[in-house]
Amino acid sequence: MLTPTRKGSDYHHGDLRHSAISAARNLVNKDGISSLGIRRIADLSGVSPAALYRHFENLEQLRAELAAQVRQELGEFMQHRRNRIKPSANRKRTAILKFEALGEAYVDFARLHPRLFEIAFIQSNEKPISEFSDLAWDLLKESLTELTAVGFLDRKILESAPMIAWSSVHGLAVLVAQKAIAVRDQDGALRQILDGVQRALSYK
Amino acid sequence: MLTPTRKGSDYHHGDLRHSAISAARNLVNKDGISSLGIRRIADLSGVSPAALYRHFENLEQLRAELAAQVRQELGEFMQHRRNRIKPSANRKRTAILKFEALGEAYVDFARLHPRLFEIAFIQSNEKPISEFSDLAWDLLKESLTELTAVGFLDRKILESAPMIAWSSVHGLAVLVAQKAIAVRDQDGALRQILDGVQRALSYK
DNA sequence: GCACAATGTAAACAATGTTAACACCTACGC
DNA sequence: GCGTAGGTGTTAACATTGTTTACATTGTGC
Repeated sequence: MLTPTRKGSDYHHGDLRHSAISAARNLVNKDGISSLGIRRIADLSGVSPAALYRHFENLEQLRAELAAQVRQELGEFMQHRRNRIKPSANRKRTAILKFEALGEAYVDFARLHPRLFEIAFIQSNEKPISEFSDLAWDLLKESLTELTAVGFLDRKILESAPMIAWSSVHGLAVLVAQKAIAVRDQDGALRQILDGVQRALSYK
Repeated sequence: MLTPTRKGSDYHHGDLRHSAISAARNLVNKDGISSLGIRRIADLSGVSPAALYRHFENLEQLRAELAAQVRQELGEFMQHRRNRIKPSANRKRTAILKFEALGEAYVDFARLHPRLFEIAFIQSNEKPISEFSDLAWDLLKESLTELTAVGFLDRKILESAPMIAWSSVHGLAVLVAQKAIAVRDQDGALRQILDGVQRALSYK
């Protein structure tokens, strides 16, 4: 975070924009959202507070950009986990495993980076999650579509399915990030929730 | 919120503690959590900022007490909704309706009072929800126990059941409070989530 | 009726986000 | 090459926060 690719004098930082967001990430990750301040970010970036206003409208916008970056990270984390599932002859089984890998990754991210997870889903703009968390949402939709294709999921409710699945797992992830659930209970809870989602979305 | 039961002079407020929390409630309810400030609360209570420190350690503690009060309100709201379910000859059906009434009330509260719902579940103390939201948690446990008694719910997973149910509905409620789900989708989503929870907890 | 505890006020403090006026550096037109 | 314009930094101020300290007022128990 300390001045990457700087040339010549050190009056100009070189890449303050990225450095600032990176510093913000470290701050939140270590000490929580309330520790996020313009002056602290400026210090960590080796720059005066006012300099940040050349790159961000205000603190809120900086926070929002950090949140967007974290949501992207979350999506990539989920993608990576899903890609570890090896395709087998049993296409239905494979599809289910991939779906579950996404859910597990979602909750794992909340457990591994609770503060980042929290900041990622603070929003004041009232946007639907489908737009709010692009990558993760697309991965989920893709997975549910695949489940439909292999005949596991009821085609009639495919449209509403992502919202159901997201809500159910999101609730657990939020509580995990808040450490409101004992670690030893988390795995079992997730498994039952994923089970419930699948049953709710299956043919009856 | 303006000075209840005041007698004689007006140097002493009379019931500043309650007045302050009531003012805080109004502030959050109208303009969101970020509008919650010592000075604003003092103004609304007709008192100087420093006076509040006779009744609260700091702003954070005041906020925490407001949050606790809102969680209590939520619990009473759920209780009231559940009590509207008339017992019928079909005990199993009645138990299911009561369970669903609790879930509906939870999400309705989040829809009706989004800002209050949000502040209610901000916690830094890492307490499990079972202690964090006493009344609502007890109602849920009671409902699930009843479902077990009528033979609908698998007794083997009764212990973990409340956490599953809470998580699933909580996720939806959080997103509803954030207005991240279109209103027209909320009812259907809730119904499917409750359906999934019941299936996950039933005998297989 | 008097002392003491409870509860209020006013004024200061440090720390915050933000802005305005100024300084420096880089890059591009001539 | 040179100079100038624009991008990027600094310093100093500002208003607004939460909080504390010293003092004022009121209610209460002996």
